[in-house]
Amino acid sequence: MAQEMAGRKLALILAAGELFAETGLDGTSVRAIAEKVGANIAAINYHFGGKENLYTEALRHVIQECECRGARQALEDESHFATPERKAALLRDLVRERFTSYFSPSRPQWYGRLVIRSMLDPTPSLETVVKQLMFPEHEALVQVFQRINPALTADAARLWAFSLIGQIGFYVFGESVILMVLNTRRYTADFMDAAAEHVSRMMIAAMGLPLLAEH
Amino acid sequence: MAQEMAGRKLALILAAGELFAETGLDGTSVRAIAEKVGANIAAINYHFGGKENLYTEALRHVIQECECRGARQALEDESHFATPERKAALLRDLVRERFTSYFSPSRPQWYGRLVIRSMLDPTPSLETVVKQLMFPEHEALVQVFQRINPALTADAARLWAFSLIGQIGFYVFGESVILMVLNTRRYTADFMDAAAEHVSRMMIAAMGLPLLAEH
DNA sequence: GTCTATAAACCGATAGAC
DNA sequence: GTCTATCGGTTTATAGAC
Repeated sequence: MAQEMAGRKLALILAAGELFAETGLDGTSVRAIAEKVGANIAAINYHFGGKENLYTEALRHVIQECECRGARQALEDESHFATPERKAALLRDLVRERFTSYFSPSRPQWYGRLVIRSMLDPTPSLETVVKQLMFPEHEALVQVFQRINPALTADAARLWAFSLIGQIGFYVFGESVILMVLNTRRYTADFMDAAAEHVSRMMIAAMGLPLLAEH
Repeated sequence: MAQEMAGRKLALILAAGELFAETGLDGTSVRAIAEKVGANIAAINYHFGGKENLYTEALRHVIQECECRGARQALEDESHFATPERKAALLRDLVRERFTSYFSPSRPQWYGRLVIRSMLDPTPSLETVVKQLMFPEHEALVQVFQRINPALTADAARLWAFSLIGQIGFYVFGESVILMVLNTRRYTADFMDAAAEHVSRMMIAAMGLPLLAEH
């Protein structure tokens, strides 16, 4: 965990993560990382044993920070699936959780970009990170969709999970183009709220669940 | 257009595009590109004047090849919006068009990756390509959603367009992780058909349109 | 643990012969 | 138009002093 990590090491991980997210693994030099925290080039190799290992540590940090526990918690409480209204509220909350996990103003904006990049350029370490951290989360989400609609096969429920994740991912990787279309300089909180509401409303309606009044 | 392009130049563009899609602009050396087509390193600078220009040409080529005209064509024929059934069929066809545009087996698999990468790492040239080629397509899609549901504001219709594009984009950038979850080596045609059908069914249902029998 | 200095390799771009 | 050779700059990683 981050708590027992030395301050210098964590500072390197955060600086590296931001630069890796911005310009990629190949586009980021260890010199730039060291310079960003006022450290030495050799310190990176001393602490992490190389650029690639530092990249892995940064990715692991981000995925741990962005962990969404909502689906797993929901599966432990039957009452979430008692009525169509409860199911709709659960779906809305799961969508909101994922949006805030990557777009909350209190959260570094580069977290999402690093995750997208790790999928686009999978390093050998991605497999470990995915299986340890992303897999359980994803499987819980699939099971939630099956509990919401028991007629769904596991494969069909997986496509619902992909739809949810994909729509959020678009606002990460497509940011530059979306901002050009919107003719804005950066995402506003209002826009992201509207996007999250659109996604949850769409999935609730497509699931045949009732739209919530307090939406 | 590609027709009047010299064979050697086009070969360089295609080889460069594939490598850029695979390992990114920074991760691809002009040496590797030249080697892939049996050409010389200097030829790239002679024909394109630098690595970045070649990248722009490759991106332009892909976006032209992947152009989806369905939305613009639909707007020219009122009958597509005559009945809820016609609207649903139109929505299904637009989803299918975009899926086949990037996932048809007859199409290079790297096209989508290059598009995603261009959004994630916007070069100065992206703005030109986006405004010339992607903008009209996107605006037509937004108008189609407004014609399908006249109650939608332009902003709301835009979110529907983002949902459509985002879900397709996920199967591009998330391929490595999706294949790990599915425990497969590559996408099958059946899986992509199921994914496209899921997306179109979900959006049709969420729009309050009737599901089609021949789906 | 942190630094300097440097090794060894690679990069993009270009000059100039053909 | 295509080639070889090379320049000047950058990269990661490391050896060794402190």
